[in-house]
Amino acid sequence: MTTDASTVLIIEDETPVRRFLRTSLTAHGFRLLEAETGREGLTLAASHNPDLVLLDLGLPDGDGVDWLGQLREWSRVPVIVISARGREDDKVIALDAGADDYLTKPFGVGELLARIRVALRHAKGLEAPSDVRIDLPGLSIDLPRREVEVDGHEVRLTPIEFKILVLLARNAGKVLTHRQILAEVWGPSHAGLHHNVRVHVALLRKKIELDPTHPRRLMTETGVGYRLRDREPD
Amino acid sequence: MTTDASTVLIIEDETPVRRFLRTSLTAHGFRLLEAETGREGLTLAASHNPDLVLLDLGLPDGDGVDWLGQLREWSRVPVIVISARGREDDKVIALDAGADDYLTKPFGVGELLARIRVALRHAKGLEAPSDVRIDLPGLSIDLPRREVEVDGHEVRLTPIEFKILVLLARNAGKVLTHRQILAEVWGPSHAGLHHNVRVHVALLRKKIELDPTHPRRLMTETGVGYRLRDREPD
DNA sequence: ATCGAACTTGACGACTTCTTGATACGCGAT
DNA sequence: ATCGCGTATCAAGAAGTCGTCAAGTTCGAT
Repeated sequence: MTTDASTVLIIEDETPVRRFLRTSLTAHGFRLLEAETGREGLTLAASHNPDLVLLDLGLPDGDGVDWLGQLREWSRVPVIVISARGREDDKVIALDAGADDYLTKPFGVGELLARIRVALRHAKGLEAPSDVRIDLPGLSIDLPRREVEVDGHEVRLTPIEFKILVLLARNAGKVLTHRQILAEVWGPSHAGLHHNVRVHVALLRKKIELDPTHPRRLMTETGVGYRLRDREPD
Repeated sequence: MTTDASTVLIIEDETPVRRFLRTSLTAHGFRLLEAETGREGLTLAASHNPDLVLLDLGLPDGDGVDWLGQLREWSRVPVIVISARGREDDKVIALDAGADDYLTKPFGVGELLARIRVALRHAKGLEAPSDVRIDLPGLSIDLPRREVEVDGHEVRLTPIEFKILVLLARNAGKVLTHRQILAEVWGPSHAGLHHNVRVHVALLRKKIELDPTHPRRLMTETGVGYRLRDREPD
């Protein structure tokens, strides 16, 4: 297997910076995709599935962290944030939003390349099921579009319902405990929200089950958690 | 299973820096290991298997990059290098030697913690998929799916039954005492629950034995406890 | 300010799982 | 045989879990 050139998506509005990055990266054998806005960047990310994203925070169409958040809803591609903002808070926010690294302008090409190598090294280990969509019997999810189809027709899900469904679908067949669902959907600091999971699962079932009183997809494992079937029952 | 505190190994010779890190990290719920030399650090890493390593480059017994190289020969634990050297070359060398991140002193605690979170996030993905299933003659258990198959057909187990079976299966062939089963399944504070083990073993047998009155898998060791056969009897 | 969608919270019945105690069984020692 | 010990079985009730509804809250859009 030849080690194909990795594709890097640059999301950066300032033309000189972009040109500089383009020159440096192509010279080192990377294939490039370029976007000037967050929206454009997300679209490219969805369509071309790059191996790495370089994201500038100061974009014309909104804060880069917000775009990062959106990207992270469906993609685990390594993201290195490049920013003129050097404040510690900026870094913490971006890193917690899902960035894998944070470089403050100005930076050296050597360091950038080294950090790209680190990020790619990580990604290789993950061998992420680069999932733009998830397909299960009678159920398909388009992550970037946030669209869910059940038996052919589309279904509208609220943010929480969508998160729960994606989490279960990504682990289709496995049982996810209440604790896991809480942690992933509501974040690390969850107090007495146990009950919430049940309520939202019930709402979700109303939308994805033909007969919510007799679920055939989203099964409950009493005393443990929930499981989304990855194959038809016998 | 509670999400245990992560253990961080600090390899740093300067006492004040170490103390500073110790205070910051323990305050945020990390367990700590500390070493003043590279050799000591490697030993600790080998014996305690930390979740993350903070490595200073200026160590008394040789360059930190060399120690990093040695560590990388057998471990993939995330390593964040902390160094006073801010030169680009230093960063590139350390990152290419296997470091996952590089922080230049002085740095803020917030950024350090954020970068630790990033590193731990990465590590979680590539944890060794150890023992996802247990196979014994006529009996197979899929842990993440929580599925149990007996002679081909699936069997539904309650949480306690599942716990007991997994415990016995993990120690197939060995005898587990009542006390051990109680401790593992019901937790440390178990009073007069001795009888419970019997009841639940009986229930379990109904589900995994063809003839529960003459067990062929889940054997009673009178006066001691129970044992799950790891091979067919002759 | 008003409205609506989404989320949270509490209450209740239905259901599953667990515990408990009574009783029966098997087997070796007397 | 009979006793005693550890074990197995059963059924009833206790405890816990789940699904559902309805009322309340938050938040952004109008």
